Parts: sequence; structure tokens; C-alpha cells
Amino acid sequence: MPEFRGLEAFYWVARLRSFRRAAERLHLTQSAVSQRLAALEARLGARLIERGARAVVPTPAGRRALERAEQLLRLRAELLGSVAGPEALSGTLRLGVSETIVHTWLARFVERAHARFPRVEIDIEVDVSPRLRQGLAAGELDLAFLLGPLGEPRVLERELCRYPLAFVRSPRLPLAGGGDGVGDGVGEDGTVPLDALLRVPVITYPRTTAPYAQVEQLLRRPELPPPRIFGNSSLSTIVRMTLDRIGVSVIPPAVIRRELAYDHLRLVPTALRLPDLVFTAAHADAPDSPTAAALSALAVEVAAESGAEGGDKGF
Amino acid sequence: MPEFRGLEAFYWVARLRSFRRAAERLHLTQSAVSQRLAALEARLGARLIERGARAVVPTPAGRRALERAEQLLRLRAELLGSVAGPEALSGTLRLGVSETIVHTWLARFVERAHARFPRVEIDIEVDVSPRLRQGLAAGELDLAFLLGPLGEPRVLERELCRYPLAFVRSPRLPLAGGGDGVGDGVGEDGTVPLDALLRVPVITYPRTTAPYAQVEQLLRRPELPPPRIFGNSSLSTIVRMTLDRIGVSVIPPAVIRRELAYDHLRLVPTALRLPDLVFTAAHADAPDSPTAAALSALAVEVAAESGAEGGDKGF
DNA sequence: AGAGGTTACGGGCAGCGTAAGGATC
DNA sequence: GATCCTTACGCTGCCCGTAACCTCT
Repeated sequence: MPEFRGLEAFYWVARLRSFRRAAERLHLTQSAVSQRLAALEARLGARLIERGARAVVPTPAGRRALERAEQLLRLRAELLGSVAGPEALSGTLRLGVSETIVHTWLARFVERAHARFPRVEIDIEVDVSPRLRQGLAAGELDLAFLLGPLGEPRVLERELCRYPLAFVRSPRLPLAGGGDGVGDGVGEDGTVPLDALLRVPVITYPRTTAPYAQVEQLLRRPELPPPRIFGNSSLSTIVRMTLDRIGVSVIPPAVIRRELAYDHLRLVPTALRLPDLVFTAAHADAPDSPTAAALSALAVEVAAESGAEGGDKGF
Repeated sequence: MPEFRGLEAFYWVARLRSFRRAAERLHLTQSAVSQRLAALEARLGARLIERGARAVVPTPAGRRALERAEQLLRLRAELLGSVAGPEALSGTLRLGVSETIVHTWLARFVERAHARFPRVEIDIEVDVSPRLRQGLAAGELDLAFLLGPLGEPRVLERELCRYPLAFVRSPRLPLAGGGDGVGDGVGEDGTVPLDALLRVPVITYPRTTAPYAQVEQLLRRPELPPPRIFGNSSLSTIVRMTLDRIGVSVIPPAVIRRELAYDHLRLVPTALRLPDLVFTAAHADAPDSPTAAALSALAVEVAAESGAEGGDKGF
């Protein structure tokens, strides 16, 4: 009688259409996956996966089996969820995190996760959201906290937190406005006008991301000189550059609470508005892996708590 | 993550309310079942079975888990059935057989079973139907061919064959009738009357079985002397005793085709009618064990083939 | 040549059976 | 004392990883 091992291998090979990726997903070597599947096929006396050049695809029998296999894995996860304590979740979870989250509540999340699920190891990979999205799709990540929403099929998403974006500058960076000599570029209404912001570089998230596009759209006006936007994939570097007065940055105030408190950085008052950054926890809607679902739920909790203190500061 | 091993152990312990019986069902030692369940509980971090004195019963968590476990086992069996070849069925099946079947088509069945399911071993236990029924209920037998129908819940039954019962005698056993000296006790209408049959012992199935009761009910008349009925649990012995002219026997002609052909035994023409013996294949409606279901279906085939030659001989 | 799957081989450990150890009637 | 489950222990065999091999582009 077949055991779950073989079914898991079969399911992921069939779904990812690759032994190699299935092996990564299962934290195994390619060889082990091959052996598991071979053993399953031997037991069933039927070939389930057609291995051709450029084609790893289920046979007709494999397609029939795939439905059942998915149900089986899902049912096992349900059983685990319905009767098991948090101790039951074990293994390694590959978590992809947007750097913004690193600077806000990731540490608290890791701490809480370890406390509640002591048998789960977390491998953290920090990257920009588009790459996290790819990793998720390729099955190289089990869970990701990234800029959402993705709106993809086969992916379960939960909203984590919303961060307003703000213009930030060093107190020692002068913003020469069109008006008098207040020295801060502040106009009559107490806000910094657009043309003052266009005189300095704007530092923000890298070119591949949504915020970059939004910033560009906001600042580029036909009648005004084009903005100079520095995209940077490292949030720490953006902060460093802002402290060094390279320019004004567009980031969520939540990530620089300390610098704001010590007045190393200040929010630039402006009428310009950018959409909030919405972060979501996303994981593949996999029939197994209750771990990803559980940690996703935990992340929602942690983000809500942290959001209360860090979310709507400023303005 | 739990494997099927543990779920199987849990399911059968919960259902049979006994580690010992679950072990028998799974062809394991009691110790192994205990270990499997302990491992499962450890993985889940929850106790599933309450081991009390005189009470092996699922905990609340166990009850929740039991539904899923049953679904899982059933689904696995379905998967096996939907994609696997006959080679896939393997293991040992404990088959209980009524002796009547032994004398008709059991040999053919075993042969066919071995040919179609080469990896299935069959342990045959011959006994009377009531005891087979017990064995089935206790989980000591996986499949039984017995006098049906049982009409029990949790048991799947298929009709196999119907055998008419007949009175049988040795040609050398005189049946003195009430009439003249034909010497065979045959009356004017060519049948042997009841009172002639009551002068000799009647040999048939043992006291605990349905046919015995039916024979007794048929022969016992207030106005006539009570019948002498010899119940015997060995069909071979019944035949032997009939050949030895101990009396007339009531058995299906199908089991003595050879003796009838050689005129070692003859059917007694009589107006008395007994209900047919209906044999069924019965197996527990277990969520696992597709083997029992497959062999049950095979038995229906074999019985149908054999029934054509042996079923409606006589009269 | 290199990417991807299979096969060969050795080692670690899961899980089995035997047997001894409670617990409860 | 008998029955039933648990625990201890040694051993077998499964299954994984390493590495060599095969095949196709």
C-alpha cells in the first residue's frame, strides 16, 4: 500500500512539472524524489508521470491519480489542523520577505513564530516583491510577505498592513522653495510645492517595483523638469542616503520611526499623495503545508499589533 | 507529518476498540500498533485514544480525527482502484469459507485469484457460517463466503450462488414406503412420501445453521414421529455417512456431482421443498482493503461460471 | 557541455518483533 | 492470575544522499 511519501512526490512533480523543483519544494534531493515516485509507480503497477525530453507530464492514469492525491494531501492537512496542537507543525519554512517588513515587524514575527511553533525552522530570504512573487510561483518559497495584492490563482493572500508613503528628508537638507527664505521650502499653506521637490534627487524602491512607478507618475509633469529618481533595492541604503542628504526619499515613515524620533529625519509636508503600500502574506494554495497557512495567520496578528504603533504615524 | 501507517493503526484501534484486534486486522503485533499510535499522537501533539481499564475509546480530538482518517483510507483505496493494475493488490487476505463452497468452486476461485492477483496470498479458514460471521465481525477475517444474507450494517455483501437442497440417498439404502414393494418407497405419483423419509435418519448441516432449522421445521409434524436429524459440521462426513447408508442426507446436489454421475448416490424424488441455500461474499465495509472488494467481485464471476454447470442439476 | 532524470551504493534510522514490565479486573 | 497495553532492546530493511551515468538539446 502506498504511503504519503510517494503521493507527495507524485503530486509536486506533476504540478511543478519538474523533479528538480519538486525536490526543492519537499526539501529533498532530486534523486530521492525520483526514487519515491518510482516506488509508487511500482506499487501501483502503473506509470504516472511521462518523462520525455522537455516534458515531465502526467500520464492518463496519472491525471486520474492526481485528483485523489491532491484530496489526500489536503485532507491530511485538515486533519492536522483540526486536532493537532501548535507543536505538531514542524519542518523548515522558506519565507520571502520584503525589506520594508524587515524594518518594521519581522523580528517580532520571528520571535512569536518560534514561541508558538517551536518545531518550525524559518529560512528567511529578503528580496524585492517581484522576485518574491517569482519564487513563490516556482515553489522555491513557501510563504512571502510582499507588496500585494497579487491576485493570482492558486495563491492564498491575506492583507497584513498598509503603510502610507511619505517624502522624507534630513533636517540638514535645504529645500529651496519658490517663496521666501524660510529655508525649508515651505510655501504659504505650510506645504512644500512640487517644484521644490524636483530640485533634489528622489530616492525610493527599485525600478522594478510598484512604488517606483507611482512616484514617477506623480512627479513627472510635462511643464516641469523631469524628476531624478534613484531606485534602490536596499531600504537601509535608502535611509543611509537620505541621512547623507543625497536627496529626498519616498518610503513609509513606519520604517524610520527611530530616525524620526531623534529628528535625524523629518517628514516633508506636501500636498502630494501616494497610494498606501499594501503588504500581504501570500502562499501557494498547496494541499499540504498547513505550516504556511498557520504562519500566514500569525503574521496577520503580528502586523495588526505592530501596525497600531507604527502604522499611522506622521501627518 | 503523519504517514498512513499511524492513521491505519489509529483507525482500527478506534473502530475495533482494541489494540489486540487492530493488530490482527493489520497483520501486526500488538506492540507495533501501540508504537504506531504513540508515534502518531506524538506527531500531532494530541492524545487520540483514551486507554482506560476496560475502555479503549477515542478522545474528543480522536473523534474529530476519526472522520478524516476514514476518508483518507477510503480515498487511498479509491486511488488504488482507479489507477492500479491487478498487480498492485498485495498482502495476505484471510478468507473464511463455508464447506459447501469448498466442494463446489473454491479451487477454481483460488486458482483464478492467484492468476489475476499474483501478489495476494490467501489464508483459507473453513468453518460453518455462523462462526465465519463472528470472525468477520471481529475483524479476524477479511472476506467470507457463507450462507447469507447477513443483512448487517458495515458489511458489504454480494450474492454468489443459489443451491437447491435435495434429499440424497445411497442406491443401496432401501426406503420402505407406505405403498407396495417397489422397494424404493416411491408412491403412486413417483415421489417418496414424508413418512418414508422419517423412518431413516436425516443427515445435514449442523445444529447451529439455518438449513438444520429448515429441515427440522419441514419434517417435524405433530401427527408423525419426530425426525432423527444428524447435524454434522463436515460436509465430507455427511457424504461419507450417506454413502455408508447411515441415512438420507439433505445437501445441495452441487456438492456431489461426481457421486451422482457414478450413481454412488441418488436424489430422492419428493414433493418436499426447502428454500435454496444462498451463498454470499461478505466483507467489512472497511475504508482500506481494496483486496477484499476485488476478490469479492472475482468470486461473483467464478460462482456464476460454476453455477451454470453445477447449480441446477437434479429434479 | 550542461541541464535534468536515473541508477548504484553505502549508511543511518525508523519501525518491527521479542520479551519483559505495569495496570486493572 | 489473566488480560491488555506499554516499554526496552536488538535487528532488519527502507529510504535518503552522494556520485556516477545516461539522454537530450
